[in-house]
Amino acid sequence: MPGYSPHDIESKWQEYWEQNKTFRAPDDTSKPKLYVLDMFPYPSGEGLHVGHPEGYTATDMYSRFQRMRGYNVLHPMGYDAFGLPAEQYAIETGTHPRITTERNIANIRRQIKRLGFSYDWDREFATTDIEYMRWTQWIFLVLYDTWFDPSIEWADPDGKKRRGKGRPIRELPIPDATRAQGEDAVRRYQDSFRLAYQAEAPVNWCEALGTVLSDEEVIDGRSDRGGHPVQRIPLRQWMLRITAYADRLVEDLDTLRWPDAIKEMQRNWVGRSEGAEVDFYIGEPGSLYEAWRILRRLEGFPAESESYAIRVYTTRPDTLFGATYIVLAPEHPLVDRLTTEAQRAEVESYRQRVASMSEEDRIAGRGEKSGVFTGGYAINPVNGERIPVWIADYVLISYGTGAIMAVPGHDQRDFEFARKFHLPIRAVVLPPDSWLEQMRVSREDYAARVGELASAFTDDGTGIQSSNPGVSLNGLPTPEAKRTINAWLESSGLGRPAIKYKLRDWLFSRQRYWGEPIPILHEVDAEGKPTGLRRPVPEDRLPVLLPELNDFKPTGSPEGPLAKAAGWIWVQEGGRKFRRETNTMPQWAGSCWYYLRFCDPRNNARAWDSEREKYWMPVDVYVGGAEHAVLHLLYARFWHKVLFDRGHVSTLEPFQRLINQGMILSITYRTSDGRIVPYSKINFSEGKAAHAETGEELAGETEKMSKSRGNVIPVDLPLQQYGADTTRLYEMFMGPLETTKPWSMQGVEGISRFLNRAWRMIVDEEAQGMRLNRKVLDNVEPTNEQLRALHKTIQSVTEDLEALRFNTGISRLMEFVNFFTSQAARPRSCMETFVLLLAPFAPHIAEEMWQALGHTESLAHAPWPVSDARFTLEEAIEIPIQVNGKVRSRLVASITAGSDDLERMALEDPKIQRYLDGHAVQKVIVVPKKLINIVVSP
RNA sequence: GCGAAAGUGGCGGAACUGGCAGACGCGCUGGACUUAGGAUCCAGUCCCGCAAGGGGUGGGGGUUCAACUCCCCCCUUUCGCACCA
Repeated sequence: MPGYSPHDIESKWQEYWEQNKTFRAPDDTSKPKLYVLDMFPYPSGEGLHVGHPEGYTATDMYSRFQRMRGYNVLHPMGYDAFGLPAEQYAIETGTHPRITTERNIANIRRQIKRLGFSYDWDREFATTDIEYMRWTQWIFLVLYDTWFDPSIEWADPDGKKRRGKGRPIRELPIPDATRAQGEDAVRRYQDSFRLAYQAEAPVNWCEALGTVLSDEEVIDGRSDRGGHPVQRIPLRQWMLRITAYADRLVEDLDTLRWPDAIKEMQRNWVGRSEGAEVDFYIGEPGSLYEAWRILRRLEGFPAESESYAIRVYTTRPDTLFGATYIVLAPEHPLVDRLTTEAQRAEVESYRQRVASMSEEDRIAGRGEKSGVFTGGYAINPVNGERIPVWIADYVLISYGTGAIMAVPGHDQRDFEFARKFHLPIRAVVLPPDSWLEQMRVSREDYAARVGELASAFTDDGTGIQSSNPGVSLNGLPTPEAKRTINAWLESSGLGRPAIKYKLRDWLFSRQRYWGEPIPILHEVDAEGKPTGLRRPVPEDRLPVLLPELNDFKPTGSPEGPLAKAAGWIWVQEGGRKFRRETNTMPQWAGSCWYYLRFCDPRNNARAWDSEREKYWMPVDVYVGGAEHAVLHLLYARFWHKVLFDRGHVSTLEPFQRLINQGMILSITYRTSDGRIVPYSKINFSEGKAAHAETGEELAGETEKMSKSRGNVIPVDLPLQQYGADTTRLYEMFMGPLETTKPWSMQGVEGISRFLNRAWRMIVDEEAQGMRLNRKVLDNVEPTNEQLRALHKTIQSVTEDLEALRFNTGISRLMEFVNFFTSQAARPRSCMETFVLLLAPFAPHIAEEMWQALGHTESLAHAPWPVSDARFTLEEAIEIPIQVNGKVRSRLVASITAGSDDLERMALEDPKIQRYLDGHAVQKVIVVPKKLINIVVSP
């Protein structure tokens, strides 16, 4: 065999694995399972760059390692193939998205296969597969068939008591009054409770994309994909009631082994807050108001406020005495009623201005407060004071009740607003002295000067100027004041504790072609007009296929391009005529449950078999980019919980352990005048980069890979130059999996050298045929030193693989090779063990050397080496001796040496004696096997 | 502004629960082999200093016999959120 030839070896073994189905994961429940999953890639037309396979490399190494340790490893791969790019391409070129998608999948599959990943290719699928889409639609119907019962109690699989669960819609109690109105009324009632429902809501409409987007897909008022401007317009849309699951989505995070940052981001996104709802009577103090108060005291706080009261939400009910005005969102339904004739023109023009503003303008105008007085007043229920009602765009209709009580003394936004419009500012919480000092105001002056300070005090303090005949918060610390006022509000029927979320329901319909059709039929009357009643497509009629179209352009209307398929949209069923839903699902739909389908991907009768789901789930290790921290991971968890509630899955959470791989950066080289120089025009030598044409030395900067920077390194580049094993090793050697790190083509070179050295350590590269290196010997016993090196390597590589510390694992293997290449006699047993240790990292070269060592079977399922502590312990070790914390000498001692012996030896050490001369030894610290520190007087 | 993470040689990075800072790799320097070397092998490589020695993990302070590691203050970078009442 000549030298190490990666390309021959790699294609040989990739073929072998494929033919022998080496990595098929049998549904063999007698073995312990491990489910190792990569986040679903979207097959883009660009192909993969070196950053993409980082996570795949990690999961592959881990899977191969665990397979050798006896686990039945489920390690699948598939494609999230619906989505906008293929459709945009279709609009531009007329090529059907299915064609583009298939072409892109073929390319990404080729690249992934070239890296030698150990996927079970028998389980591969794409979300666009008709058989897969069928079950995506089925899950939509499960959501459609489910309502959330907030009060039901149940015990989770760990025996923990829970409240609130999704239940079949037929179990929804129907009020008698509704039932009396007949069948249609009952259906409408049910529709209003379903987890998948239609509602008229202000949505993010993106003109350029011709579709609406979810809140999660809008960033700074522009679309996540493409950066097009987004407007808020009211539209009738499909929504998923994710808010019903808000508490469980937050609570269950505690049970997951996920990065804290991601958990925190999910918590923030759900944005749970605790506070109170309070009603403010609209009108004048007087007998009507008094009558209302009495009624409220008798009947309590109603589920919805009367039309003559404003309901606000606040997290600081303890500051109610400081509420000096009310602000409604401009869209609030009570604005019309409250506006006086004198103010009407101004109010209307303000409302129109706000309505016509794009999301982006709204964000840009933030900071500078704007608003208009309605002319109307309401009464502060704690002190009977008549306070003005304003409208302002800093109050959002979509959060809380769309109305706030403004406490300018203790809320920064209200403070700025009050200052601008000269509204009264009242202190009701006394800040701690440290804050007062900072503001240069005394405790006594605070209440009088609160309006002149630089900012409002918004933290916890002590109640002041807060009492009425029924309740006093004076002197109470904020948490206690909250409890006290809440109790008073409840007993007087004026308010109640409430919990709100930033999370909104998930806007689920898209006006696009390349997505799963929503499997719903709309009833129409004789004239073909929708009646507002809907029917799900029966399960046995799924999937609803996409109609063939020649023109994929968005219609610019809420109907979407599917409305153009005249032959498709009308359906006759049981003598009645229906119109198909013409919206499609968002791209997230397919990736919400693919991990479940991988458990049983070829099932034609069900989405998955329960037994298989029970065996394989949950996903034990899930690796992917942090960009999915909120979107995909929150949506998938939501679906999973609904499926759990409906008895379709056995676990509360889908992904037990989550790891975010760090981004791989690249180096961008620029000339002194800032022009980018592509890699093809750079000479790398003497550690420097020089322009190939001008010879100018180029400055390199580490930056994100992007086409515009010309620094994208396609994965095919290192694959062609060095092969898969080197590429895989370098992907992991750069640094810890989770951190951001730059790719260096010079670094790859070093890895290639390592594999060559490993090869020569075992294989005779001079020989014609495949022969072992002559220094590899059968009939010698390893020396103690060799055994120690071997077992230390086994130990640390095993630990590193368990902890997914691939970079240090590779370092240990390098140390092994460095050591054994200096050994003239290399016992064959040591070489065999090394090959097994190398196998998860660089499987092709390992298989080839395994074969050279005389094995006829693949090592993919060979047992993983076990280290023996007898060999890793050294009999004698070197221990540093410090004097006052500085290393001054070393001694060699037996590991069994006791503290007293070590202390004596250290003090007798001639070098140490020099340092002790003239100083008194105060203390000697001996850490056996580690170090000795002698503390002396100065 | 709020929240989170991170700052270690020329570079990527090691250092498990406080115990020899810089493993491993890149780059660089010198040497060997060679017709040749962008192959391979050997030696060296944190900084200052000929040396003895001294200094050193973003900066400042602290705890400790001992701090990259723990505590306080500050600086910088990256990421996320951003009028959420």
